[in-house]
Amino acid sequence: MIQLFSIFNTMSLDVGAHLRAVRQMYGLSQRELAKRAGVTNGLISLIEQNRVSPSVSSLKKVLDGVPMALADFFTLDLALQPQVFFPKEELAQIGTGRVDLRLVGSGLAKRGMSILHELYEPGADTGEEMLTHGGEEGGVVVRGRIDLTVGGETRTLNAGDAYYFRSTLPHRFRNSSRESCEIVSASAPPTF
Amino acid sequence: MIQLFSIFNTMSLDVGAHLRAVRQMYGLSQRELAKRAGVTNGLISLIEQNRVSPSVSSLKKVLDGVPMALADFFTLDLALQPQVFFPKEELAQIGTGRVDLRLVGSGLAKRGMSILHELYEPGADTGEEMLTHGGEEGGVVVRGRIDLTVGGETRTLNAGDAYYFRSTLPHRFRNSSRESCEIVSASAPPTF
DNA sequence: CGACAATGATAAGAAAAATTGACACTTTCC
DNA sequence: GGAAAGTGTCAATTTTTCTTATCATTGTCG
Repeated sequence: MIQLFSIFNTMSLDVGAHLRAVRQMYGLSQRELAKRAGVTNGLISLIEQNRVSPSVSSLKKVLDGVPMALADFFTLDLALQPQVFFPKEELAQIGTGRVDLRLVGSGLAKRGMSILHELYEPGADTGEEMLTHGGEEGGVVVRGRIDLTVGGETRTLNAGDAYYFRSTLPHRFRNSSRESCEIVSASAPPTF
Repeated sequence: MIQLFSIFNTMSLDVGAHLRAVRQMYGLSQRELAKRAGVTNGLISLIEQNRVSPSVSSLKKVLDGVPMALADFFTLDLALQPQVFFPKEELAQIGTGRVDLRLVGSGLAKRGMSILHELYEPGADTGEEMLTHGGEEGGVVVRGRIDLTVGGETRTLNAGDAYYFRSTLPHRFRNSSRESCEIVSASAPPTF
């Protein structure tokens, strides 16, 4: 009796789709993974189509080729995969006034750093009171010109110039030019 | 070809022993679990002996009978199972002087309360300065007699008597009798 | 274009898992 | 004691998984 395996047999765990997702996540072809795992590509094809329910030992062998532990395989929630690509519209706008700050990945649960896309309009200024906070930060001027003061020393950075300093040092960004200035920066640990 | 399944095929995951442990943890017989899971007892026997490596769908069915999720099954670390039985010798001695305190489960990672086996020698006294700490505590006098002062009121408790109060109330234990007194107490959140 | 390599899918047979229906053993209960 | 119902195991059979070998499709390179 030929019977197609209902996806719902495994109740809310689609092993096939799951394996396929994992495999593609690692950029492997069925054959490539098969070779590493010591199984045949056919098996992987069948598993991914949910036409068989692999034995635990088979699944183990396959995952060893990735490599990935069984526990991780069953624990991994594909829906919870951290987002990788962030369309412009999805960047969280956190700036005020003439300084426009857009945070990359504001929705991520845990971030090791804050990456910002910053836009300083002509005259924009982070304020005479210097900024100080923990960690380190750095960035690159993408467009325009900016006056950056760090620890008493001021420099004018042009497009292509970059900076990196410990955030405990008092610092200030000011756009004294007549065109807007665009910067991409990062700070760790995350400020926002 | 008859071949016994090496436990090491599944590399550090002994599915059979694991299933058996889970089943016994829930107090189920092979047949009982089989009936709930909609499989045969034979299968469970074979799986537990590692004479077959169950298909994921089979294992899923079996675990549904427990019930337990696949992810939990593979994640569960049997070694980390909290200890249930504590031989007398394993109780941590934390008392001083004439008061002997022995803590149940001092090795447990997380405890919701402290359970103590207390022994007050004749004349033993927790001190004139009243004890105060957070949470609640209670206990039963198992042997002997003890004078317990709580919130200004003093009572003499004999074997079989018990107490329960909020630990914020100042309290004091004193054994004014000529025989030692034995108490089993509990406090939550754990003091020790 | 045409040869070539790589991809995923598939039918049929080999191998392993799962069921059936026993068996031996222990516990419970009258 | 002895029936009755419980336990886990096991050989034989059925069912499913897995391999082998092939196919169709796609993309690459000369």
